[in-house]
This record gives sequence, structure tokens and C-alpha cells, in this order.
Amino acid sequence: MSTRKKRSKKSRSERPTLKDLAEHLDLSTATISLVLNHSPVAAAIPEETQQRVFAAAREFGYRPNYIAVSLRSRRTNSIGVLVPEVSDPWAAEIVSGIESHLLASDYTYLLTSHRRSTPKLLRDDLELLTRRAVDGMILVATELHEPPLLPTVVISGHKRVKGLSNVVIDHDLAARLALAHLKELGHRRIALFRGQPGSSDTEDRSRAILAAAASLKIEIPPKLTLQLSGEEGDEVFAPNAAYQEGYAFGQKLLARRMDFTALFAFDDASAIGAIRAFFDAGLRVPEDVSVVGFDDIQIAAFHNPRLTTVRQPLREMGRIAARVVLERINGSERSDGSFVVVEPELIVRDSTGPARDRKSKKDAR
Amino acid sequence: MSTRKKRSKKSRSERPTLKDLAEHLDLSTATISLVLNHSPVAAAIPEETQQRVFAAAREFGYRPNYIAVSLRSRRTNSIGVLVPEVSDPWAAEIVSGIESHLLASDYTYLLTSHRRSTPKLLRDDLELLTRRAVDGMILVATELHEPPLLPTVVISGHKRVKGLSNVVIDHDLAARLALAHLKELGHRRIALFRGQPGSSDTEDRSRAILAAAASLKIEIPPKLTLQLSGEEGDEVFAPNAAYQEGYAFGQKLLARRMDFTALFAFDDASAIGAIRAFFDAGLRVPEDVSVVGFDDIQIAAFHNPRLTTVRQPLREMGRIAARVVLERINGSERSDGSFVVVEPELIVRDSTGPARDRKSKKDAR
DNA sequence: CTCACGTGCTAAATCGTTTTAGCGCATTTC
DNA sequence: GAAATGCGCTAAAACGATTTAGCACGTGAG
Repeated sequence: MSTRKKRSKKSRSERPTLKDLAEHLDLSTATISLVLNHSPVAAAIPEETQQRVFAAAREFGYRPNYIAVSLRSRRTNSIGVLVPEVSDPWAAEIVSGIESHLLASDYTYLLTSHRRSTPKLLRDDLELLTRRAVDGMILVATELHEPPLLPTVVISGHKRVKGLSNVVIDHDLAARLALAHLKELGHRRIALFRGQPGSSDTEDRSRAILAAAASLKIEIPPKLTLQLSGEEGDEVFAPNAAYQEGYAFGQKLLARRMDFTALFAFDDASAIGAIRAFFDAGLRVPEDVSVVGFDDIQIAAFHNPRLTTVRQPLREMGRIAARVVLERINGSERSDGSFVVVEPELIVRDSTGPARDRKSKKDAR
Repeated sequence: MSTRKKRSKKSRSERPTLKDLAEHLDLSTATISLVLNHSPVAAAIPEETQQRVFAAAREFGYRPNYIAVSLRSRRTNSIGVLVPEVSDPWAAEIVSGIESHLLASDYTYLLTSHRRSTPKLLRDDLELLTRRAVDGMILVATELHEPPLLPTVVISGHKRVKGLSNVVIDHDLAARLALAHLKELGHRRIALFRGQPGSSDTEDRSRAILAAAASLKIEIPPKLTLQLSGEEGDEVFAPNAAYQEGYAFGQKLLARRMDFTALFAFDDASAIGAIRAFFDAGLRVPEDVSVVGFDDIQIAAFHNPRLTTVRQPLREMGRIAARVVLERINGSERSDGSFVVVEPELIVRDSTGPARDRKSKKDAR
């Protein structure tokens, strides 16, 4: 191949550019670009020339420089994804769903964790992603208070903000499913873990649970509702915060008068933490206390006891969010302040059982 | 401010460019760039002009266009990170460590999962990242067989390849810690889960374990060693594969003659899966079988029973890997085929206990 | 013969920055 | 009085693509 010689004339190991091809083919870069991109303008170029171009591109292993293309086209084919913490299994599963749709659509994503930091730092994260010129954003469980500058969708957000799309779960249904199940098992007075104040799901879920409890005549006394991350106002975000807090709050619950027969935890992680605390205090689950989680993260089905939980289709939600941002970016989709609502599902496993009657329970401590 | 007027003359909502500033200040873009970047050349420019430039930049909210800077400087300040699967808690924790170092160093990263696909597809992943013009790569538990084109470090890799840096754990120490612990508890014949054939840790860990077993006179019969993902050769990667396989293999183990008193699992996930299988078969852990995991993922301390495991400092390994790529990219670090070795630690919890003697065990089934 | 149109391309602008070479002028040096 | 130096800045090229306007030439119609 004489071409090899020609190529090495310029540079050994660098990737070939359009200019290199142009020189080799004795054509202009314009022509080559037109042909390679199957531009309609290229219709006028005879088949034979086109073949020469394709052949050369193949031979040289030509790949367009992404940066240059981005500069010209003003799009990077990348999405910014902001999660509370990557190593949280719940978030990881959503990210996995986002990823699968994005990569299949020839997009990449930049991931950042805000670690539940202050709103001010959150602005920095958004600023970072914007500076990196992402085409759109997906915010996971993170509330945005002002209209975004880019196509944005938030997963588990509930604010109706202009320019924002939301993917949410039907919390009323979720609450009814879980509480009806507990009621059927005889539970009448239960404890509740509310979410972190920063988490965008917290308010809506609590509201729905309280409403369902009222209509089902289940008591959830304020004394027995604990807000995760609520009291210490900690800036530092421990890696295993979710389990850890469930544990601490399980203990806190036990320290109060133990007149509840079930716990509805904010998520599976805090449920598992609480179960650990109950075990350590000599209680059994579900014999002494029933526990219902939320999310159905992977471990839920393998934990001991297997966790009864309200399943969120996390992966699916990620995929939907990805689809929606791409639609907003590429299409003429209006979807301002739109909501996509997905259905929860109650997965009954082994962490819930018939309620003990109150008196014997008190002895159990 | 008359500037406001001047700005809106050109474009309302677009970000201001150097040219906009230049027009406004009646200077050239060159000068402004020089000043803003504190270039030594700018030393000749009088303090007063510099202040004018800074002030205007602040007022206009000027941010250099990342794409343009990248095109010129031929670096994107981004790293490609390739993991088997994002939602695997083990990988997620490593990613979290990578992220913390990278973001602190003003780098971002592109994450992709290869989902243990074929080597051919893996090439596609690398190709994708290369096309996206990352400055370097971190491969997690993924073997590379040829010298990389970019600064690359692999976590848990063991190939000594030119141009590759490795972050590995001391598997000999890990094996000795775990097996000595089991021996002390009276275990003499144990089962073993080997890793997935694709996982770069598999071989080294197995070798170390077999060596340690030999020197401690512990039997690990081939009949009782199972290779995860080894037999079905499945292309499809289930999300919860790790737990699931542990479960399936726990059952498989029970189906064989149950003449082992302990299981050393390849990782915590398969350990937890196996424990689930043992429970479902009516066995207790650790009373009937002891189980040792590997990794110490977050759930390990909260599982029931709490998992005894060989701790890998996953987050730390991620951070180290990030540090090393950045050194390779920016510095004159040679580090060709270098190895950074981190220390494992045995965390004894509740999934291991004294070995039952053989006969009574057999009855237990 | 002239005009229109089609064919097969290319020149040049553009995206937004960085950076090198150097210009024009004033002052100092010998 | 010529040469050197310093000052304060700028022109222009470069990074690697995309895309619009249009050129030069040939053919066919009227």
C-alpha cells in the first residue's frame, strides 16, 4: 500500500484528520465531510468518488474528532446526571437504567454526586455540568427550585416548574398498598421513617402515607415518625449513611415506648438498618415487629428476612428519564412541567407478619 | 449599566464569548485571554487594564467555552471509567472513590458498563471512550491484553502490560487471613466460589487461596469449587446477577455431598446469595455452615448474620487509581506496568463460627 | 447563438479559544 | 544620532470539523 507511506509522512501515531484524507484523495475536506455524512448535497457526487472516499476512510481508520464536531454543532451528545450518592444501591440502579438508554442512543453522561450537600453546593454541581456543556440533565431525587437553563428531567421530583419534566411514582397507590397489607395483618399503630429533608420524594410520600393511614384508620403518631438525617444536620455524608441511619433510628424507636407493631421505612436501606437494630435488641422480625421497605433494591430479595417492600421500577424510571430528556433535546416536544407517573407494586416477602397484640409486645422488651 | 445594552445588542440569552468581551472593552480577544489565564505574557499589561478585564468578565458572567478550550488544548479533562456493571454495589463503591478524587481535581468522567460482555464488545467500549476523547482511562476488574493508547490504570488487574498501571490487593495476605481464621475455628474442608472468568481478579485470588490452603492443610476439593458465571456462558447480564448466582451455587453445593463446613465466597454478593440458599434449605449460618465473603460492601455489616469478610478498601482503591491516571496524564511519571498494592483486612463478624463435626452435619440435611 | 440548467466539486466562514510572532511608539544607552 | 530596549498590545494561525454559496465546465433547449 502506497498509502501507508503517505500517511506516515505527516505523523506516525496521531489519528488521521479530514485534511489527511483530503490530501491523500486529492479532494477538499468539504467533499469528504459531505460524503461521509451522507449529506443530501452529496447526491451530486458520483458513486465512484464516494466509494473512493469511503475506502480511504476505512483504510485510514478515520474517526471524526468529537470535540471539533461538538464545537461546530454546539452539542456534545452528553447528559449530566446528578445523584445524591453513586454508591447508594438505590441510585446506582437508576443510573444503570439511565445508562442503558443513553448509550443505546449514542449519548454519554457525566455523573456527579452532591452528597446531600447544601443548596449552594448543589448550584456548583449544576454549574459544573453546564460548563462541561452537557445537552441536558437528569436530576435524581434532587429538587430544583428555579427553571433550568437546559432540558432537564428530575426523577422523583414533585415540583411543577417551567421547563422541568418529572418522573414520579404514584405515592398514593404505594401508600395504600403497603398500609392495606399491614392492616390486613392486624397492625393498627405503626412507626414511620420519613426521608431526608433534601430528598425530593420525602414530602409527597409522607403526605400520601398519612392520607392513606387516615382513611384506613391506622395510627402513625408523630412520636413514632422519625425524619432521616433530620436532626443532626450533618454536612458530612457517610458512605453507608442509609443503613447506618436506619440502625440508629431503629434504636431510637426502641428507646421510646415500644407500642407499635410495624415500621414503614422510607427506603429499603433504612429498613434493613432498623431490622439490624431490632435483632440486636433481641427482637425478631416479623414475629415481634413487621417492617415494610420501599424501593426493592437488589438486596431486598436476599436479605434475611426477605424484605417486604414497595417496589419502584428504578431501572425503568431511569430509562424513561433518559428517553424524556432526549426527546426534549432533539424533538419539538413541549413537555413543560410534564409528569410521567409509574406504578409501584407491593412485594410481599418475609419481613411482615401478623401483628402481635400489644400487651405481650411490651413484655418482649 | 450601559453594558447591559451592549450585551443585548448581540444576543439575549447566549453565554458571552471572548469576542463579546473584546468588543465591550475595546481590546483584542488575545489580550483578554492572556489576562484571564494569568499568562506570564500578561505581565506587561498594566494593572489597570487587567482590572478592567476582570471586572468585565465578572459582570458578564463570562465562562470559557469548554469545548473550544478542549479543541485547542487537545485535552478534555475527563477520564473514561469502565466497570462491569454500575449497579453492582462493589463497583459503585469504587466509582464513588474515583469520583471524589477526580472531581476534586477538576476532572469529570464518563462511565460505561460492559456487563461482562464479550471481548469484542469490550473493544467497542474502549473505542467509545477513545472517540469521546477522554484523557485517560480507569478499567475496573477488566483485563486488557494489549498496550493501551492512553494512560490507563486498571483496578484489580494483574497483567503486566506496557503502559498499564495496576491497583491490586495483596491476595496472598487476604487468603491467609481468611483461611487462618477458618482453620482456627476448626474448618478443614471448605467450598470455594471462584470469580467470573472475565473478572481480572479471579485467577490471582484463586491461586492465592489454593496456595494458602495447601500451606495451612485445608482441603478445597475441585468438586467443591464452583466458578461463577462459568457454566452457562450467558451473554445477558441480569441486574442482580451477583446475588442470584450465589444463591444458585449455594443450592448446587447442597445438591452435592455436603461434606464441607465452610464456604469462602468470591465476593460478598455471592456470599449473601449462598447464605440465602442455605437458609432456604433449612441450614443455619454459622451454626451449620460458616461463610466468608470478600470486599466488605456496605450491606455486609448489616446483613443477618453480619458477614465475616475480607475487606478491600474499595473507595481508597478508586481514589488511588484516579490519582495515578492523573499523574500519568500530567506528570512525567514513568509508572509503566507499575503496581500499587493495597492491604486487605479480615473483618470477623457473625457468619463464621466453630466447625461442626462432619457426621452431625450430614444429618442436618 | 444565447440562456438555463445540471454536474462535480471547492473556498471560505464559522464554532470559541490559545498562543506566537511582532508592530509601533517612546525612552534609554553609548 | 543610531541602536537597543521596553511597553502595551494585536494579528493571525491553529485546533478539526460542517456547511453555504458559488465557480467552471458541459449539455440541451429555444
